[in-house]
Amino acid sequence: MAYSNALAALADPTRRLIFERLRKGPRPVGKLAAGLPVSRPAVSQHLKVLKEAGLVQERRDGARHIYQIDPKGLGQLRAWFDRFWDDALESFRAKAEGGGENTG
Amino acid sequence: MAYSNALAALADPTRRLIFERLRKGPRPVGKLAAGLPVSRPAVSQHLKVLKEAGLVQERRDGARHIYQIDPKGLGQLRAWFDRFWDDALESFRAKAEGGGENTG
DNA sequence: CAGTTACGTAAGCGCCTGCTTACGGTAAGT
DNA sequence: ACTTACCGTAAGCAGGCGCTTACGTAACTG
Repeated sequence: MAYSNALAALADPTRRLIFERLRKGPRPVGKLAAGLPVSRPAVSQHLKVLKEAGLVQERRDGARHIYQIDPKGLGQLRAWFDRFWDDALESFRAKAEGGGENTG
Repeated sequence: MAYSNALAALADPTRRLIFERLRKGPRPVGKLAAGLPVSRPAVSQHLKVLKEAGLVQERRDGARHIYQIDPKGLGQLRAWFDRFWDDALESFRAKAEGGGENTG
């Protein structure tokens, strides 16, 4: 259940800000922290969470740590979402037509 | 930013359990609480959060409160996700071809 | 080697959150 | 009217989370 951690990671507003900044491309920690309403160490901690959730990747460029979005984690999350979406719609359709109790 | 609350709501594991149970169709509170590792009042509180996040709808059937997934909230969340996914992929492609700094 | 830049981590703290128990209110059955 | 079923809410509490400050480390510069 990788999407579990990913979902929890994206629940935090600050973490979403960081993640959305990463959407436009790779960034070092300092660049990410600049302009954000929290300190740089806080950003580091958030990046650690995002990394462990499989949402971002880390790369080294000298003294700088470059972070970028991990398409794999994002893909898993999206896959879970799509499946959920399909199931829910199917359930609605079944309700609209026959209407009745399901398995569960 | 409706998806903000929705994301926060789905971050909690118990809330996800409830939400996934709802995926198969409408359920009263008691049915939802049965089998879950928490008490029924806890489920009620979770349902309130899900409702305020636009993820579920409430309906009355006599003394029972029937809950079901709100396709609108789920759709908004999915839309945000899709957009994010597309942007991220585009960024990757741009990186792979030209490679360079972007606006930000 | 000394100084600066860039970053992660540890420690500590306030706040928010999820849980339980207890209670009140509405609907159905007799 | 009494009882039972079903549910939401209030109060209170333990635990987790995010933030800051302080510190240690690696890399680049001169």
